[in-house]
Amino acid sequence: MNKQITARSKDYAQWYNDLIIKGELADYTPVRGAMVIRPYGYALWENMKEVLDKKFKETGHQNAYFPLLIPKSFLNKEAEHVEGFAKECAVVTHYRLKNSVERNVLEVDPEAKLEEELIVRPTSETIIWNSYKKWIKSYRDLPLKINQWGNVVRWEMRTRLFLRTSEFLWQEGHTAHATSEEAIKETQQILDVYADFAENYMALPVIKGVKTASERFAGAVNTYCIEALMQDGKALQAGTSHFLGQNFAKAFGVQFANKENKQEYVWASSWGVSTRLVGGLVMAHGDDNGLVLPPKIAPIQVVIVPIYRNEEQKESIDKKADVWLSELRKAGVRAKYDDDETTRPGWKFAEHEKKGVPVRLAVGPRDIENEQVEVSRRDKEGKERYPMDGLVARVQNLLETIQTDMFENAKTFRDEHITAVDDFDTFKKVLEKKGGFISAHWDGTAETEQKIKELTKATIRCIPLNNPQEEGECIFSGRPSKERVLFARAY
RNA sequence: CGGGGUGUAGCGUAGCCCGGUAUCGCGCUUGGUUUGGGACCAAGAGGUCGUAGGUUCGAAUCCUGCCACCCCGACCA
Repeated sequence: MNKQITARSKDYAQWYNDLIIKGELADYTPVRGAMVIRPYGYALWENMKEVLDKKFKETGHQNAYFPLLIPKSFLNKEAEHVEGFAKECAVVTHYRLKNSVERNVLEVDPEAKLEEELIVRPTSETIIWNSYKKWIKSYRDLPLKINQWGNVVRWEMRTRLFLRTSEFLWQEGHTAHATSEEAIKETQQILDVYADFAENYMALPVIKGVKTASERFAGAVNTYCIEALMQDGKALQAGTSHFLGQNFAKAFGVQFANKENKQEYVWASSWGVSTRLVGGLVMAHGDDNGLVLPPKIAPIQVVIVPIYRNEEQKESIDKKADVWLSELRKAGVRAKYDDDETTRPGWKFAEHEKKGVPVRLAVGPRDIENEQVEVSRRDKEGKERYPMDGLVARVQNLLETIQTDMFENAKTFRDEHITAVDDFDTFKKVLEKKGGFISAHWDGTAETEQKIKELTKATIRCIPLNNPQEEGECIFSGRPSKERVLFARAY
């Protein structure tokens, strides 16, 4: 039924890279760990952005833009934050190059050394809180809810297309509130936005939860996350939303006068999703023929491929296609008529499969004669024929069906890969043979978490929200525990 | 940063062990026939063999250094 036959049996990393490169989402670059997002990949990202941006605005956020370069001293203001990011920052030390005449090379001008080095933002908390200090004086200035679309640079040791590139695109929201409750509510609201987006647009089932202390964002009091499962059984953190407490407010001295005219530190949240989501999409849905994109965010939702032997036939197909195309577009469907005369139908079929186009309509002389169209959906094998009459409505319907089927399919896989385990031997076996999430008791200590990580490479992905409380013994230490947490190997 | 691997035409590769001036496929160009699952025939174009040096009459091949990329680990969205 499903085309996902050997996707996980092959070399997974190779399969993943092939999908991205042959699917024309991205390319490698001469810069270590960076990537070029190609037009098709960028169109996909733009569709994702558009949906998220609308949701942010609906929930009262505004967009703004802050600088790429941050004075080094800013990073230093929040102790844990430095700790977390210092190891992976690109640093600007000079502002000029000069042409060395004698050696005929362009070199850094030693005369142009910056007094204070600048770092290329790995995240923007510090530069944003520097502004918030100026903007927030009174409770009337709160809440302040700002989102930024931009790029950040993290000099990761090991990179992987989309999942961990040294430069990536993302959105980062930064909010300030008068009360702790309100900031926490904001943090949770955004988590819901992320989960809704992942499940209903990307067809990617996620588990909402909170991170353990050791997996928490550097500088956060609490980190909420959505965790997804990939086809090779590894987990992917798909988005995070942090409750920052008053940490950044204190570090940057952001106080406001409350209604009683007393000075208080503001409460904060920050949250983000990145182009990593594209990687998650590829790994969660792709098969051996290429990408499989969910209709709601696919750059091309429907492609029409003409099949003809002569000009006369082509013209009659053109006529039909023009009508469908305008009807589809009127109905809000992103449709393409692939009438490229330099490639043949079989080529086009394969091409659009690689690119994950959800629905393909093929029309040839036989179809014209029978008043029907050959329809094939990317997420399932096989072809059907639809009558030309009422075609657009049926195609729209099919797109919705594909969207929900893709989600259900991924959810079934995910649910089958959550295994409750009560002893460490089984834990290791399940991890090795089956993969996926393991639901197990944990004694709540960082030491145990660390030991398990060292022994198995599995980390605690999250403590699910609304987790049922249940007495038990820690899988590793045997100490008492009152709830299960989710372990997995992760990207 | 540690371990492994790979660099040969736009892409994928053979040749390397055992030294004699580079193979094949895809793509590209031109012409023709084709077009319901990556067409076929014919003719063509395209190369500082990653880079620097060494050995040699002669190096893609042997030796040394360097660089880049991929994979695995540590780190992370």
